[in-house]
Amino acid sequence: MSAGVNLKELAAELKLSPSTVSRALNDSYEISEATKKKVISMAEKLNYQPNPFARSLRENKSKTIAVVIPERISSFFSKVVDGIEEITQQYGYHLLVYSTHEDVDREKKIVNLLMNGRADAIIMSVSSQTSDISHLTRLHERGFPLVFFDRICPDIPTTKFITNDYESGFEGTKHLIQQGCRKIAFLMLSKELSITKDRYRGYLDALRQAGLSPEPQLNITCCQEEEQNIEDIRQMLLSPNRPDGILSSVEKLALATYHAVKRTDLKIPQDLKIISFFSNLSIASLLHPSLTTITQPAFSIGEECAKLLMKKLTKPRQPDLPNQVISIPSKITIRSSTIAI
Amino acid sequence: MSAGVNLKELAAELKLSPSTVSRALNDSYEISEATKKKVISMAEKLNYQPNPFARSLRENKSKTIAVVIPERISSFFSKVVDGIEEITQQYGYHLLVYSTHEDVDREKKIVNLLMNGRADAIIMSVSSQTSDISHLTRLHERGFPLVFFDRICPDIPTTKFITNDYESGFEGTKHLIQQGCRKIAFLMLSKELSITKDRYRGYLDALRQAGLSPEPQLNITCCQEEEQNIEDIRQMLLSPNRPDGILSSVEKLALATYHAVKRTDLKIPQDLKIISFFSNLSIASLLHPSLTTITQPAFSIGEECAKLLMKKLTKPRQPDLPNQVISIPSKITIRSSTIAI
DNA sequence: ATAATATCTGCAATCGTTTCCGTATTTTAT
DNA sequence: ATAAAATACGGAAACGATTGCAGATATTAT
Repeated sequence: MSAGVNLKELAAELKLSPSTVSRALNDSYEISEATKKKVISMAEKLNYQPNPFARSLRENKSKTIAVVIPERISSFFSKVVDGIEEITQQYGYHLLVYSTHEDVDREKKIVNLLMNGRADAIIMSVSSQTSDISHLTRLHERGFPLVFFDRICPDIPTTKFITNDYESGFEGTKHLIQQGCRKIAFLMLSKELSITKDRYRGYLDALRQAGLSPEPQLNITCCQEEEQNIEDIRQMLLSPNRPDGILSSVEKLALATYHAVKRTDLKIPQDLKIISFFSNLSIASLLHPSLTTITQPAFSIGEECAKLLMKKLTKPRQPDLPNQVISIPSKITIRSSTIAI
Repeated sequence: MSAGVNLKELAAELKLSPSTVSRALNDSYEISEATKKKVISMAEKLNYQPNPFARSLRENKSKTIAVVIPERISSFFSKVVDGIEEITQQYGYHLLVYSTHEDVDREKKIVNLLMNGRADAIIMSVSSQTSDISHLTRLHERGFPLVFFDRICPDIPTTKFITNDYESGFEGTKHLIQQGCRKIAFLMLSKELSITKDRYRGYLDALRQAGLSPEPQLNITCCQEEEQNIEDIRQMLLSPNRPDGILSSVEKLALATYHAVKRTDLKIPQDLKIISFFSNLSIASLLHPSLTTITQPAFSIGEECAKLLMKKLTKPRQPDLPNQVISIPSKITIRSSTIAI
């Protein structure tokens, strides 16, 4: 199939033993410079490519990282994966990318498949459905290197990378209040999610600090159907108790809100102000009116995950991944959607 | 590392030989039902997971497909990969995903890395810089299964999946003409790209049919810097010879156009109509005004690529991938950006 | 009763590397 | 001059699975 020669054939061609050739190619001190040169040039001439599986079998590592994300069509997750690839590629590592489609059953299948060692580590963000995390604890307890980002499992003692969710939720809400909002809704993906909880705490504290009280009917949990989300939001906007501000903790719900508003007589920002966690900056400024955003450092998060793993996997005797949460701050960009009139 | 037992240990536990256990697990006719049952239940109990590298080494296949795309932050490519994953995952295949970032040098590195057999096949869309395709012909000549989609290499005799680029370019242009446009600009990624050529032919033929003549200064080729693209488009819009219609053959240039228009006094669709190849439908209808789109069947394209490959790779003696171009039609959705006033 | 066949299982080679040994030759030390 | 150490290489075992071949037992046929 793949036409190249193998080590034995290369050795035969050179009239050397496979072990010598292997050592020469791996720049072993046991081999003279002269033969190293010969071996290398012949290897190039015959286009020798070491078989990755033989090597993986022998070395018990695959030079592969698995990345598990909830969805691919998302500028946030795409940028994180770009950041991961930027680093891992420098180390010659490959990336297996899996999407759970926000489905915890698929997540479990994927994680269980990965237990056989096909990848040397996993970088993941859990699905919005994930509440039972036994598949993940099992993985971690077996000593499998596991790093979380964004949607993390706080109970699993490993390294997690997030943005400053609490502060961002707090500041975002505070901004709405400063712009005159008094009834602020909170849009989320799922109550179970770590990011939801942290951002919600920030939201609550900001309300409290301003002497406002949270109202349960101003919390909307997202479902998988975009149309359903739009309708749910529209219903809220049409209710007598409608909000005058919205903090969306997810990009897709901000878009759903714009759709919902189009179906009402309300105007942003006159009747309703909105701020959202949002990664697609080019789009944010094109929305009408342009959207005030909390931008997570997606690319950096990916890079940091990968840097940590590369250190652990490529240096000889590294300690376990420390149990800590590393936060990289988001940036709030104020645009028209929250301007006080 | 990964705690599981291996075949030998499992066999020892069962007081059987590794070969019997292997056969039992692979449901060989040579093994009695009784022992099969025993083996399987013990395998589950000890959580036996076959080592993928040992198996790959032996069988000379990896159950892995490599997907090479020009960029990750793109709803089109994300959907294609989703489509691929939908199929491959049913067959137990894994996906290595690489982004070239529209850089032909990175593309070459990736392709060369893949030649060692880490993946059983490649599904790819070439970078906008790719004109020398020697790295790809070499791969194909070695018998490596290779499938192209969207941005294809016409000269490599393998199967390619595209949308009806010519017709879509033709129909899109015709639509603009019907809405009253007389000076229609064409926005593209690179002149070398197969999709550019086909869509451009459609554009030219539609102009010709309407008795309009193409003007070279109304063609804009995209660069990698978004800001530069916006400025280039703005310059065109400010020129005395400015277009009254735009056919954008790429999503990102439609967005750049919206940005550029915001920096002028022009109004869409009054002063300028625009239609674009575009995959992010949710965004298209939120743009202001909403964007008339030519939507490629991204998910289906991914599925079809994967179905073809799965057939070739999992059935015993399959022929080579036939040299043909399979076209799956796009769909034009008319929105406000091309409405005649 | 003996041969032939069917049924089940084990031995050992194989895939392509890496690496622990061992060994032959050369260099350095005493 | 002889021992010790350094240098350069080859042989063979491993990694963990699959599978051709052969052997053992049980069943059936003659």
